[in-house]
Amino acid sequence: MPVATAATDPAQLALIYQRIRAEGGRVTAPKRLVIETVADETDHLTAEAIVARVEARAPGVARSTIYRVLQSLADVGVIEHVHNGRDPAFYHLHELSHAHLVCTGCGSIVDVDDALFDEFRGNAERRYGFTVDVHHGAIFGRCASCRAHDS
Amino acid sequence: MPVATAATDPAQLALIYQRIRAEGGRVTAPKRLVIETVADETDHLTAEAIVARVEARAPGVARSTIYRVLQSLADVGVIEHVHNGRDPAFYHLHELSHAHLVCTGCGSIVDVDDALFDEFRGNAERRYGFTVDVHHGAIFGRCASCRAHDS
DNA sequence: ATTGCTGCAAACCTTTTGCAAGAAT
DNA sequence: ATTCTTGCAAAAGGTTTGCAGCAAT
Repeated sequence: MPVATAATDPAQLALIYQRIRAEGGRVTAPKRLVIETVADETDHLTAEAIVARVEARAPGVARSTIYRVLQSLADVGVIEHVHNGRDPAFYHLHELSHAHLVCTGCGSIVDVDDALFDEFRGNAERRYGFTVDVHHGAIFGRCASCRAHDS
Repeated sequence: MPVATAATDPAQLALIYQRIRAEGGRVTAPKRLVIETVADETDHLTAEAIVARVEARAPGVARSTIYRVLQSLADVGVIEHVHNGRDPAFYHLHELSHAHLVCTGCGSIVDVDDALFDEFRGNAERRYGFTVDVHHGAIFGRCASCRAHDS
């Protein structure tokens, strides 16, 4: 089922629009469409998937416009994109940010709790002065199911 | 200075060639060139950088050949590629495998010790049945220097 | 009235692929 | 003699860009 997100709430949308305007941006039809799409659907949407869903909602928005909207929304901090390295990046609302484990076997994605990284992040900070952002890139590995099918 | 690797040792190269043949592959000039390039240079070489270095060593190798060589060497386990999500993937010898922290500010790469991930990997295994491969994808964050320059 | 945003089309960049000739085993 | 590989050229896939007109503020 599509996850019901707080962002589908009109009040939340209004907040997002405010944030865009506060940064000097304008609230346009394509931006509304992209935001609604990303807020409504379960996450892990690629740019291409967003293009398709926006096209379904309101035909005529240029593909390049969606890429630009995606970029400008990311600049403003409304959405985030996650690189998984094997497929194109996927996007989700900033408020739904979380880390991802991506299976190199089947491509399945496991959403994980940030607490899992606490010690690791502390170590990286201490030993390398590096502040890790576990949301920005996917973590790779093999899921239980794929491992079971390994010879 | 270029890191002196065990793989620049002729004996190591011979072992690598053996491994290729053992898998039914053939040891060709382009493969030698790529292997030597990846073994000699400091790591974090992108495919493009490898193309350039191979061209410098011995002009005439097709770009597509290098991509194919890179893939076949990865299949055989001689080299590995790491996705960093923002730039193209980079390659290094399998024996030099390690995890990477990539700064989203300046793109600098910190090579990190696997021990850093021990607890995290244990958690992922236990809670999600997911075997994490920390070498396959880079971990993002901000380095100390970039953080210092943040407002 | 500004000037940010859009659509269109073309460009880009990295990587992949088809194919016939060439080379490693 | 096999059949794995190569070079060339073209294609593909995802994303970016130039530009002139349009629209949000």
